[in-house]
Amino acid sequence: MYDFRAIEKKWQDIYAAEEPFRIDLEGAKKPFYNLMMFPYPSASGLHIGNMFSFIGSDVYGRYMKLLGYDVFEPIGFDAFGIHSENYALKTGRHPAELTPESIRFFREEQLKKIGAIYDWRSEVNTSAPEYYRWTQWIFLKLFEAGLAEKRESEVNWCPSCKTVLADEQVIEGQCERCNATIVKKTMSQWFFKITKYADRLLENLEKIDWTEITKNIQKSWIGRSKGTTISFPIESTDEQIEVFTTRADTVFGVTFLTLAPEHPLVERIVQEERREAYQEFLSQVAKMDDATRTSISRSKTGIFTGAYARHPFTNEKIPIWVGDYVLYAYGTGAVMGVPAHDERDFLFAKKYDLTIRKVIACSDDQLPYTEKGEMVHSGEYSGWASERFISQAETLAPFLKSKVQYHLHDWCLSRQRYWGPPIPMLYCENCGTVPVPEKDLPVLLPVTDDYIPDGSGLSPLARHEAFLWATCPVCGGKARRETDVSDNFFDSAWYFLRYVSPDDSKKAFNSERVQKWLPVDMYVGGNEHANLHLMYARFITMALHDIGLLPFEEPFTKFRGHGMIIKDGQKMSKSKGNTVNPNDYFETHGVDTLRTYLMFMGNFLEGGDFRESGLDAVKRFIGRVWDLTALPSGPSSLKAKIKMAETIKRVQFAFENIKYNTGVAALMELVNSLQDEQALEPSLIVDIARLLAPYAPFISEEIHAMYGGKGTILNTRFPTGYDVYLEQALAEIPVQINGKLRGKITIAQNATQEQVMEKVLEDGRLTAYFQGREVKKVIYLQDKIINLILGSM
RNA sequence: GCCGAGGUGGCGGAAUCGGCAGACGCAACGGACUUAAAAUCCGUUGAGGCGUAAGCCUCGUGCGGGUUCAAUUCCCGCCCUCGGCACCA
Repeated sequence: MYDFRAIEKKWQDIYAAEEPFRIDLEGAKKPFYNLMMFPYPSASGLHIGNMFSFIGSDVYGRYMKLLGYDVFEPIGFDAFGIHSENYALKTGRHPAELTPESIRFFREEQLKKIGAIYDWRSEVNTSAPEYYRWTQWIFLKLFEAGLAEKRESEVNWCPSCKTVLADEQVIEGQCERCNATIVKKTMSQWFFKITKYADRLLENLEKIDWTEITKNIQKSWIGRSKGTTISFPIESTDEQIEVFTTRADTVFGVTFLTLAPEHPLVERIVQEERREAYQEFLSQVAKMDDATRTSISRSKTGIFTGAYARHPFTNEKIPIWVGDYVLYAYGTGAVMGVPAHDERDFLFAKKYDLTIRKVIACSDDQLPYTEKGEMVHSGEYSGWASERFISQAETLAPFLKSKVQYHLHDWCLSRQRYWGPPIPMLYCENCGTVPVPEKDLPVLLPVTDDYIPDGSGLSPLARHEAFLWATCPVCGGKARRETDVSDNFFDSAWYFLRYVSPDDSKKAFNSERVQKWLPVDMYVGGNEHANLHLMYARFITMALHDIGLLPFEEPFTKFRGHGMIIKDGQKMSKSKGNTVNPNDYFETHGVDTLRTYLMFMGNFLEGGDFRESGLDAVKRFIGRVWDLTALPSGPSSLKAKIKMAETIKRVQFAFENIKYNTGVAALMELVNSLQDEQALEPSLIVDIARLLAPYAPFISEEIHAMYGGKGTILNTRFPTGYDVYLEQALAEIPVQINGKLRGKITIAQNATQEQVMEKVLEDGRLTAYFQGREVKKVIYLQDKIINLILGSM
């Protein structure tokens, strides 16, 4: 009986004492950087989803180590941010006190026990001044490069977290962390200009080996849309209204223009007799929250300004309206109304009785007709195809200009919270906005009990007099500090750079080591971060590259987004009470069993269904592996060696393609087929342990040591040399008659069609099928299949 | 609405380049061991049908067509589920 408790403890202790996975960051010969998304420490511990992710990543790292790579597998803690702070607020304990406790539990009671090949010397903690000093430094670098800017704009405010959030952190109008409904506020905030990189962020996706799903999520978030801007002169002023459209071909169908209610132009053009109605309309719109305003089903309302524009092609008078369905933040904040060929414009025109003019050929009952087609009633362009007009638009008239529009917005970085790195900026009465000099970093987060956010729009740090006032480094006068802290996602946007130089007090990261180890060779994590962490990390890397601090622009050469795990067919949640605590299983089933089961449960990239009955099955499997060591030592049968050769291929395929479940299945098959062996060579048993080592570290180490192996099994090599037995295997060839499987023959490999046919003809059951019929055609694939096509009766 | 991924036994899931569908595991059933149970081990297990039996036949990968000697895999048209985006002009 395999005593997993004793043996796992033994190897956990050896890993802790001997640190066999420490990496020589300077001297490693075959560097391989294997990264996993580091966790947010919270007092509840790592949940099973984190474990699933980390183990899936570690399996890959262990496999690469068996292939002889110097695998650098660091781990750390994303310890700043709303996640940790909200937990602290809920429990009434100070985050500075709670966070180290959580980290200790994660590290000592969880991560050190799972047999992962972490190099603990590289641990980072984003809330440590030694780390966030460099987060602030990177902010300054971006500021110098003109990529950080404080500006007033409409931002997302979470009334429950009492802070602003970035667009990416608002999910369907709700806060990503607490699900509270977001409201729009106009505030002055720090932004990173990620939109300057929109095109490169999009184009580079073609060059990186990432899961398609992840790339697709980023693509649609960036939301590149090519179109045209068209200028309409406003009557009796010298101002213009510029609209953005992807359908310039419908320009002759414009019968009105609509401006967003917030558009500053409205104020200037609204006619006196309409002003009161406009004010009334504006206050109606202001009352709506964003979710209501942008709800697709809501009926569109608007109001006429009393002003007119001139159609740039026809000089026709066009009424200017204000409509709540036009968003100020997208495009130019103004649209041309083409009711015949746009769903919304059509509804709007019907409601307010505006002219509908057909300019794309279609029948009247098809309106609104939104397909492209042949242009009609379009002056000299009548008869043109939509595509032709759109692609040539810019060359047709001076008031048409090509424009590319993005969904991606600049990254709002400010947070009116306590638990984060203070943004290192000063406001001096004489000199204005001044960056904190590098030598004064870090701007320390003050230790205070007065840290609860008040919803005033200012961080709690604004209440902290000792923090607030500083000396202006330019004029020596009095300066006020920026009191907002930066977004948690900024901390994690560069942590993979810090891992290679965790103790460097002179630099954020060491260039030689960056050169040697980065970009990351393999990154594993959840797709929920596709638009958040993964997008931000790409942006920061690109920016640092342009500043000249990094030699590459993409941080993660290969990324695999894993699936979600559910429990007994249902989503796990605290409210349902069906969460899984991984530590429970360390005791009842063992780490090896838990790891192997998590990988066996389903396709790692698609997720899986956690069931205790499956865990029991894997425990039995681990027991059967152990029982192999009880067999007498002696020559293995040819059958066993052939099976071993096949298994090695299948297991290797599974690792390479992240189909871990099929690798476990292949090993189970192997162990099942060895059950009736009389004896096995020790080398074969150790080779089985090598195949198993990425999944189940401890039993593998123990078997390796039992047969005299020194050090960790991962320093030996992935099994080879069994292919010779494969050649001796017989081929089993399915025999089809008229495409239907009718039997099988067994024959030496590489047999000719004649040899196979000879065997077929010896088999009375097969020949019975073609009594009295000629074999018209034979399709034979060597060692694969034979198909006999018979003539008719 | 648009974009993407997927749909395979009672269940989780396999099938690498168009070539034996259902590997591996769960559950279920039958058996061995046991005073009994648990644990463990062995066997059966897609559906329907034929046969005393060895065995055999038909159907079967969301639905409907097609290409092919051969389709879970390729093509066309639908349905459904999940993920992303969404009054985006």
